[in-house]
Amino acid sequence: MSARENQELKQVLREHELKATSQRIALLKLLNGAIEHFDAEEIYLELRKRQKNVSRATVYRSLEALVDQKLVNKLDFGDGRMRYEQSKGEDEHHDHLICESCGKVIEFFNLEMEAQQLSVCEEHKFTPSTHTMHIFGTCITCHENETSN
Amino acid sequence: MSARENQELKQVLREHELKATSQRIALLKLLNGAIEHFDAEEIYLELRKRQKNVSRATVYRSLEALVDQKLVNKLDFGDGRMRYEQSKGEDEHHDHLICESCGKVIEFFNLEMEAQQLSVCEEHKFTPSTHTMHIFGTCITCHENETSN
DNA sequence: TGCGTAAATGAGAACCATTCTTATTTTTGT
DNA sequence: ACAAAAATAAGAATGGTTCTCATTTACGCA
Repeated sequence: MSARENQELKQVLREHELKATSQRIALLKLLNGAIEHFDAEEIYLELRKRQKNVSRATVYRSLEALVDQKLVNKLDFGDGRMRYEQSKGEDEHHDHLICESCGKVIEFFNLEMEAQQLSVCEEHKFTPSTHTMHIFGTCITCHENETSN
Repeated sequence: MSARENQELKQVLREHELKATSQRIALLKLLNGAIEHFDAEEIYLELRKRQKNVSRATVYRSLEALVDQKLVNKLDFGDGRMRYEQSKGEDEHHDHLICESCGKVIEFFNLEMEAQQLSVCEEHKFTPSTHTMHIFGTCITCHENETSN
């Protein structure tokens, strides 16, 4: 199963004009299907744990290359380090709810909100390229715990 | 005119349980009425230019105190340094359009968008505290320059 | 299938915004 | 004006990220 996945990821990298190094394949494999949003250090440690000898510099450089190719999204939750998530394609844009208690990240998409954004841009004669919408607060689990005390 | 402004700012600081040091007053005076969104280094340099002997550490600590008291807003445009703007009160919340060419920041407020955010939170049983909505792109001036070439 | 070249990597130094440390100075209530 | 508590200055330390350069790897081509 791993052999096939490797071949597929190799193909994906080549289609994006990226050399298919073992480090990049391992990185994509890690992000592939992961629900979590990892930071660079977590990725570095996880790859090492998996017997993959990789350097921090390569983690950063590979992530940058993958982000450029839109295979990976780079997220800024404002706490001083970037998070990375597998990109599912441009048509799968979403925004984030971020729990300030447990760090959980919930993805959401709201068409009306996207429409309002375009309308705001039009008003200001602004040509949008990307946007970030992060709502910070408390998820249901943490909220119950905090209010029950 | 400066004497009166000084007295007023002193009063504002005291009302927020902050000691009225000359550094904090100078900082507030700088932000007061400024359209721009300064980063800490710009504030540090500008205060020095104005004959105010202030240290970087104090700029950061004062800004933190002012942000805690909601006299100043701290903005994260995702480029590795924070920006600060005078806060006009909780009722004056706004979001930002950020020009990737010239760095200009345009403030906006859209009621419908805020409503959609609440609706998203409800859907996910999420209790919001704050949010950030930044739209990156090109302002009209830069857009005209770029497309005319 | 092996070679050469351009690109990627590893290890750690460098960078840069921010925070911390400690001795000194300032503010403020009395 | 005085003492105690808080704030400041200067620079060291921190932490995430980027850079440097010597070594290794990928891959088009013979």
